[in-house]
Amino acid sequence: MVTLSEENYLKAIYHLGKQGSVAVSTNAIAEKIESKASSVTDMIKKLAEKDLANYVKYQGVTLTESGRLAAALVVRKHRLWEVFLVEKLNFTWDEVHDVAEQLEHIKSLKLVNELDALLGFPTHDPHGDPIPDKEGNYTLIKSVNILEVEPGNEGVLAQVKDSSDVFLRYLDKNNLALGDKIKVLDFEPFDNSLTIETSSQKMIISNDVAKNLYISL
Amino acid sequence: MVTLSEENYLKAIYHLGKQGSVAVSTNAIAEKIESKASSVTDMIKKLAEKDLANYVKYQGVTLTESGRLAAALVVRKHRLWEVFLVEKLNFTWDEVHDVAEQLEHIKSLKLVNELDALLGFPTHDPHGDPIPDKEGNYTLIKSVNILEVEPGNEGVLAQVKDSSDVFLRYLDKNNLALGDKIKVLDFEPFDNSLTIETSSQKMIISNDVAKNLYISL
DNA sequence: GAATATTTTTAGACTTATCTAAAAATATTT
DNA sequence: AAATATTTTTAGATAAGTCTAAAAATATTC
Repeated sequence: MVTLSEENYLKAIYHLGKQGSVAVSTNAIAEKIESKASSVTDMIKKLAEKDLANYVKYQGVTLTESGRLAAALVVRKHRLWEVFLVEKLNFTWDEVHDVAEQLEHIKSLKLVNELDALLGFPTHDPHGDPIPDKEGNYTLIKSVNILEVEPGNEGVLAQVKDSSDVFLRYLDKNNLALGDKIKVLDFEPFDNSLTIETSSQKMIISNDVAKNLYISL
Repeated sequence: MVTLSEENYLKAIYHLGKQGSVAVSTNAIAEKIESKASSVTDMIKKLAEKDLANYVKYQGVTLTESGRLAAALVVRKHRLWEVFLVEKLNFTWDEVHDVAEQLEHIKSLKLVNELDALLGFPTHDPHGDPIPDKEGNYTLIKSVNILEVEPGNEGVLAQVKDSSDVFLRYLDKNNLALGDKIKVLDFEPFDNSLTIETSSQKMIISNDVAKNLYISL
């Protein structure tokens, strides 16, 4: 049995270490989970004991195959619930995170898979993040950060990296949504801002905003 | 903040004490929650401290108004999730309990109320139990145990008291479902069994089964 | 490459929720 | 109503998960 706390650590390692392949440091996990390094060390030992993580003192941690699968299943549940909340329960994309954070720990294989079916087997959540399948696999969308696009080129907004309320509400307020066609017009070296054009408007976005927008060409 | 454990105790007191009005004994709670009397005493003190329960040493416990409301909200969530699982996710009525037991602790007012709307504001769960509204109120269906019905009379199966897998599967196997019209034909004093007739069959049910069937006339 | 800074681990303490065993209060029996 | 039985509470222990402070290991700087 994997506890709620263990699941949260597995998820943190999974996200920080690119699905668990890259070694993750104690401090990085502590920061992500908002706990202390000493707590992380304790938990990592427990995960290693359960064969969910590979741990060498002072060398950081990676996930084992079963750890990676357990983490992917939590992420799968999180993202499916996010889709459910937006599509079926009228949540906005900035409201879903906290609730999905609770729902991701519900244990029932039937529940996840039926939910998946109810939603029509979605491949991405409301923020454009991919939803792992039952085996923990997903196909990456080949999207690039909008700052790497040469002025003159265009693409479709495919993913947003920051999922905080403020950022998502900024996008709503400025009429930017996943799936929108965006053309990059100009990069301003003075403040690293970007001028972009959508079907409805021409606008300037700050570097802080641009860093979080990913488009597929 | 009410913890998961506290919610389970509130629910037990709510159910054992007829929505919290009747004093409930320590041992009764321990049995319901499958814990020990000493653990119950500890928890009751905590609930009293938080003004969720009224507690006098050796005299049992009742719920305060805020305790009653908190308990009713947990029950509301439990029963709404059960309806969701059966109506939207193809669960059978004997599969819902364990999952609903987890889902009932998810904290989000918006979630409960949107779920309620998605399901069309149901008044009863798949076992015929009433679903409390936002204020914790519900209207009782006036149903009677089938053993109290005089032979010759008939009614509609409105509620089943036992919600264990085995019992619910027994009903499925024998084609008995909520809403079925049932006529009581004969009571057998030797083993207290009952002969009943539905639209599809005539059958004998044991006293153990009859005790759990409630019909509205 | 020695000195300093940072990161990580260890040791010990705290909280929540649980338990067992013993003591205290209440209920039941004769 | 005294003796016995049952219920409830208290006292002290345990496990999970967290913390602070100090020690140990690794990284960085001069």
